[in-house]
Amino acid sequence: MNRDPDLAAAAVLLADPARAAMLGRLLDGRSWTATELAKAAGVQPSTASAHLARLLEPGWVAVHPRGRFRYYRLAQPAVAEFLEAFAGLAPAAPARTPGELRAGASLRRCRLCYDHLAGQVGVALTRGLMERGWLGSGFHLTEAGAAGLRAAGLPVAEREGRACMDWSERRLHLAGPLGRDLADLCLAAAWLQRDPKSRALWITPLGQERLGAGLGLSIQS
Amino acid sequence: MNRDPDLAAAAVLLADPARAAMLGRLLDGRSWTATELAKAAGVQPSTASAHLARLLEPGWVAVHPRGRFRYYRLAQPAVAEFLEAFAGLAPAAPARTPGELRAGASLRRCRLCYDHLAGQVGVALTRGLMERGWLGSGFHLTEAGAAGLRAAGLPVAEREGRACMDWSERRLHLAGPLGRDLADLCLAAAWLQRDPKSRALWITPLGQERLGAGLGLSIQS
DNA sequence: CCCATGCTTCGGTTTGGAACGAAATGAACC
DNA sequence: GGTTCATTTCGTTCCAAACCGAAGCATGGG
Repeated sequence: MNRDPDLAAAAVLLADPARAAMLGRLLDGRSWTATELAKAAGVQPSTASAHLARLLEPGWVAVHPRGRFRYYRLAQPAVAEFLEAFAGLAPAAPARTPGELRAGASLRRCRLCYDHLAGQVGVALTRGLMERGWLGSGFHLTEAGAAGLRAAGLPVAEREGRACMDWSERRLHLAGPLGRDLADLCLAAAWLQRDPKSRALWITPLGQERLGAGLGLSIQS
Repeated sequence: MNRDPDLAAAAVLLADPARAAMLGRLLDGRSWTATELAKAAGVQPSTASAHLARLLEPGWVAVHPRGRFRYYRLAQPAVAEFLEAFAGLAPAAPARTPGELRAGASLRRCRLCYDHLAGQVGVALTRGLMERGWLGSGFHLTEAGAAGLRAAGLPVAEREGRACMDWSERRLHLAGPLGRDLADLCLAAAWLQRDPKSRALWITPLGQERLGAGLGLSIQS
């Protein structure tokens, strides 16, 4: 009679605007202090503390104390991927100001989904890798793919990937260890650059050239 | 600052036990009357009516009146797939009675995810099709796949499929028009049989033989 | 050693919404 | 036409939980 997992219990955690805002802030994979998250959610630190405790209990977020700061982060990539997937069903953005519109557009173009690339760029990259036969149907890197990426300037250490659903594109894209490696390398090589205020990523001129040359991605800036 | 879609607004709909129970009941793709859903949720019809109105407004469910009955169903496959994906993050089943345990086990083995197969059988079927090269990496049926399925007794009309995430197996499985066709054919041919009380599916002896012979699935009953 | 800072715990207030029952609506059946 | 049944609307009650401010622990710096 009952379905197996308790949907409602999990949804309650997301159903509060303050908690949702804090989770959204954590979605870039970084760690944040409780006060920063309180500010992001627009509530007092004491309120935020209660929310974080609730997220901590079922293991959605993890905390590591560093001195008098307590840094919170998403506990597992699965949480981030789930939140991304959830966003796909959520009602369309009620973007009001031009600034919000711009922010939404850049998120849709390229962003971090916890630790790997998502948005148009993430999906295009995944498709490019598949079309070249570099990525197998199980989202693992083929021999040719490992060689090809090395030649393109992305010497990934991991071969194993997973699929992750993109809310803006409604397409699968590359996640897992391989996806994380790829994103790390793109950031380290300054092909992509983080927006310090959000989890959006900007494509540098260098990145535009290299991604186009090595992987055949044509990305209008 | 804000992430694009309003996560909290959508999650609120799921966050109520009664609404979650009704959605769970609708997850088998069938239509149910308001009273049946009220009973499934353990609330009075008047309460259920209010909940259904809330689910109706953003288009999660649809209603078609038939005489004095009003049949509710999930409005789109996307809602069902989203709920299935959500279940993957929800806390593990608090199964109490042996009956609940059995029910959970049969759901994990084989069930309808709105209109296509999920659970161990759904995942195994998808993997089997992929290993034979019948299913391309984009989850579309290849020429060989169309011929092979016809030979196996499953003359699907659709070729286009999509990936859907399975909460119990944490693997992708086949959805979309092709997935629906496949499930319909298996049910029509009495290879699989619906549990009238839930969305679990039972593998008939005939189905066990044919799925094994035609598709190489070895499924312990 | 004392103070500033980050964070949590505690008490008290407030409110959104989930619940029910009663009554209204509308279709179907006799 | 009256009765029955499915469903919705309305009015009311009630509780969970979200919030804040004050107080209590920490840690780190001066």
